[in-house]
Amino acid sequence: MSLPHAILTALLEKPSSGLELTRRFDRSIAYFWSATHQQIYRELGKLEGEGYIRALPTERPARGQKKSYEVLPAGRQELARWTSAPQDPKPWRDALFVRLRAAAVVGTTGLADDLRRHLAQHQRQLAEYEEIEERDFGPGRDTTQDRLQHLILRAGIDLETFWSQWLTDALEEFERLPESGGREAGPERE
Amino acid sequence: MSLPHAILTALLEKPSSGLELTRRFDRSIAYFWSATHQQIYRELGKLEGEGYIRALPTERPARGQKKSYEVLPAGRQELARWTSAPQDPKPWRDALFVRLRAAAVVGTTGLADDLRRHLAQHQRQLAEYEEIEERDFGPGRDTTQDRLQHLILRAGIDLETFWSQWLTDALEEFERLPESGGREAGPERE
DNA sequence: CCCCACATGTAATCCGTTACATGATTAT
DNA sequence: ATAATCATGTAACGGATTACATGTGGGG
Repeated sequence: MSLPHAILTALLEKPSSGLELTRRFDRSIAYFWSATHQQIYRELGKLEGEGYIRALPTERPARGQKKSYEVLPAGRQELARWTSAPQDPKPWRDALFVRLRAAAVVGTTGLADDLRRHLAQHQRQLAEYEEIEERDFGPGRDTTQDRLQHLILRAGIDLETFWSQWLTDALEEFERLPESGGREAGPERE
Repeated sequence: MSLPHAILTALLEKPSSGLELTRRFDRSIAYFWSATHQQIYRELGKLEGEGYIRALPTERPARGQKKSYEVLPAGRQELARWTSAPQDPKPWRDALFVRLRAAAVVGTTGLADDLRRHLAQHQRQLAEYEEIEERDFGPGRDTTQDRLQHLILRAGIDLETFWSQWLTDALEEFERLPESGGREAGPERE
């Protein structure tokens, strides 16, 4: 249930139309919570129905016409409630590990190439984050908001660093492995 | 589309019934791809329909009767195909970062307590992984399968280490922050 | 005039989650 | 007998993804 709250946050930062929100998500929030324009329009409808946001009355609403939203007091209150309420962390899920486990049974053919591709992507993402850090969080940026957003960015940087390191290690390990086509059966250990 | 392939992998490791699969998932695969028994039964039905697995004919199938499955050649082939095919990494999504970003707008009240809770959980998980590493991947465990599964475990350890470190840093930062109730508006930077 | 980019949506499908239902086996 | 547990499912719902539909405004 994070998307509506991500939208409320974005709208509090700056009232926007659906497409503007989509673009702003792509530029910043999508780094930790991505959403397509379809999702966003649907949520905007719901949030309006629940009385958390309202369309700015300045523009007439119509299909193809821009429609901007702002957050109502009830929306801000709901966001504050959700932010402070305890939530358990979701267990991480990653298809790459499923593939690795599968490769232990059916063979590692072709996997190394894809690991290299992933490594390149994570390195690129890491470089992008570091660029943002230099540009947006240099000296003198020290408000509470700056510090919190910097914390999020640091998490991104550390995660991409983890991936780059782990994939490098994994590739090294792969080079020492016999490129087998898998095994038929064997004892299981869990 | 990882669940069916995780199931194929588990069944290749050892033919099992639905509930046995569920238990084995909980004990090992769920660390990187969790699934409930309902999901597993649904997927078993699909996989059987697609000709990737079949019920072992030894037991008559009926509600409440154990029914074991084994992987057919087509299933092994599909698993090998999927494992070697390129796949883009999914962007990470974490509600905690949404909450942090929201807190920058509506205030950090209550968040620190929950961060401490998360920290404790991640430290517990880290300890569990390290125990598994000592127990199952000591010296002398050196087959290809061991090495690949060890790589997965190392990823888990490194990720939990990241979380523990990041949450510690974040809590430290929180202590230096004025416990504000949020701000009304302000310039946005993305 | 026509095409394309902008903007807002609808529909279908899949996956995951939660709650519930039902049959078989075992212990008391 | 009956209650608890094992085992296999069904049903309903919600979020995410993908494909498609519709309308507006501007440039060539």
